[in-house]
Formats: sequence, structure tokens, C-alpha cells
Amino acid sequence: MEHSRIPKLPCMCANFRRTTRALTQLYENALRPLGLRATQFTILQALSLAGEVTQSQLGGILAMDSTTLTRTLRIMDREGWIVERRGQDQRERRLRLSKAGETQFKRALPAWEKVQSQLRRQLGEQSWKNLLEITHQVTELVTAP
Amino acid sequence: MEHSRIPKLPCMCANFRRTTRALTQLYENALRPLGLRATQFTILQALSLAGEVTQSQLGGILAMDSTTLTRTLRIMDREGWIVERRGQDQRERRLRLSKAGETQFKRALPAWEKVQSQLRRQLGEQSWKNLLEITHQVTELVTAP
DNA sequence: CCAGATTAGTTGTATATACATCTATTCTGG
DNA sequence: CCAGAATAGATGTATATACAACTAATCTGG
Repeated sequence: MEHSRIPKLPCMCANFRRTTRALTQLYENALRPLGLRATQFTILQALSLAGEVTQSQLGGILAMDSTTLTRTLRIMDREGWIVERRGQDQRERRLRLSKAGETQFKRALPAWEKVQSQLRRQLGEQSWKNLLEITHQVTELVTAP
Repeated sequence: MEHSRIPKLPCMCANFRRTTRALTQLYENALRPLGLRATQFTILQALSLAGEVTQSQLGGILAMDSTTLTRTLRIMDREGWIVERRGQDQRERRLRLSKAGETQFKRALPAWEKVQSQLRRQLGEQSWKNLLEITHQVTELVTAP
């Protein structure tokens, strides 16, 4: 019976936070040469998939507070990766990838795919799919409707 | 076929980060009346289980950079929840809960147990155990040996 | 139409997080 | 024993994160 290097934690939140710290380092190591943080890559990918969305909608997609996005989007805007425009409703900011943002996203894709497929191989196809499914379910369950 | 409120994300890291944000809010809402953040509660619990450890060892247990702990431990020390002392090796700081720290941990336990058991009920016993197990495995896999 | 309620996003503030770099201490090979 | 290597933490810096309080715009009931 091989004993684990790290102890089990009884708290579900602590477990997820710990795993997320470890995973984030793995992915950020891969993205560092591109000057991308994990959150930034995620936003590039989300916008690439979603097209134009408001800041609130993006917050909903990522289960991230809209006020957090204000700061992160400022950084990404400074890099020229996104375009913001006012819509009918003058309060909201409609966001989409700029050309430079699309380019940066495509530039980062190989590094992301490499770390994804490496982890996928290590976990096995079954666990991989199971993990994507269960994390999604937990997010749905825990996120306020 | 009920369509989901939130889209699936293809990135494992993004998935875990999103779920962790949602879970953290759930737990922090429960701990807020006690003036505890999720990380702080986790450290109280980890020290309660581990006894006296060095800062590096605590970092290993939580898969958290030791330099991150410097700041968080300062806050907890300011609150009087931990005792730091020098060991044989004068470089290291040996940490344990103070009386006040134990008291604070015990004070927080009911709120934590409530949110834990509520989530456990919602997920079901099988998913709950599965989640604790799989997150632990991923952490082991991804953490540098 | 308008006053109050609601909503979108910003700003102030505090904590969380890690990397690069630094200092102090300990270890290790010769 | 001692010089260089390795280790434990601290500090500087940048990003991530959310809540409370704020401003501006929109909506809604009367």
C-alpha cells in the first residue's frame, strides 16, 4: 500500500483549491513563454467561442465576479487583445476579440493543446471525461441560478 | 434535454478554476460571519490535523508556494491564531495553532460542517467520495514529486 | 412622464497567489 | 575547517479574486 505524498483533506473546497493551484501552475508553465496567464488564456478562449458578449455575460460564463473582470479586461485591453464597444444599452460593454487577440489565442493554442493532451494521457480517457463532466455539474449546482 | 445554464469549457484548468471560484464563494459565504477566508480556514484545519510543521511542509501539504504562505501566515499571526518558533535549524519557522487558533477553528467548525453536509447531500454520497478521491489523485499527479 | 427600483460597470480595499530575487543559515566536498 | 552549493523564508512585483460602495443608465409602476 503506497502511502501518498500529500495528505487527504476533508474539505471539498480545500481540495478543489489545492488541485486548482497545482493545475494552474502546470498550465501557466506552458503558457508563460507566450506571456499569458491562465485566466487570460481562458478569456481568449471564451471570447473565441462566444463571440461578442457583455462583461456580465462573460462573468456568468466563467462564474467570475464582473468586478474581477474589470481589472483583467483592462490588462487584456492594454495588450490590444479585445475590443470594447457600447451597445444600445449605454451601460453595458460589449466585448470581443480583436485581430491581435485572435492571433495571440492561435499562437497559444499549441502550448495549451500540448499540456491538455499530456494530462489527458496521464489521467486516461475515462477520468478525463469524467472530470470535465463532474466539474461542470458542480459548477451548475453551486452557481446561483 | 435540459440545456445547461453555463457552457462547457474545453480546458481542464479553466474548468477547475471556475468550479473553485464557485465553491469558494459557497464556503466563504458560510465562513464570513466568523471573519474567516477559505484559505485561512484550510490552514487552521491543516495545522489542527498536522500539529507542528514548518512553513515549507505546510506549503507541501497545501500545494501552495511557501512565499504565498508568508503573507497569509502574517495575517493569521496578527489575529493571534498561530505560534511560530525557531527550531534547531535557525532558518525554518515551525508553526502550530495557538489556543486562540484552536478556539477559532472550533468556532468555525459548525458553519463548515453545515456547508459540507449540504453539498454532500446535493451531490450524493457516491459523487462526493469520488470527487474527493479524484481531486486528490490529480493533485498527486500534477504536483512535482 | 416621473420617482424609485433595478442593472451595468468602476473604484476602493483586502486577501490570495506565484515568480524572481534577496538574505541568512546550513550542508558538503575537499 | 572552509568555500561554494543548497535550503528556508522574506520582499518586490504583478495578477487574480470578490465584496462594499459608488455612478450612470435603464426600467417600471402609478
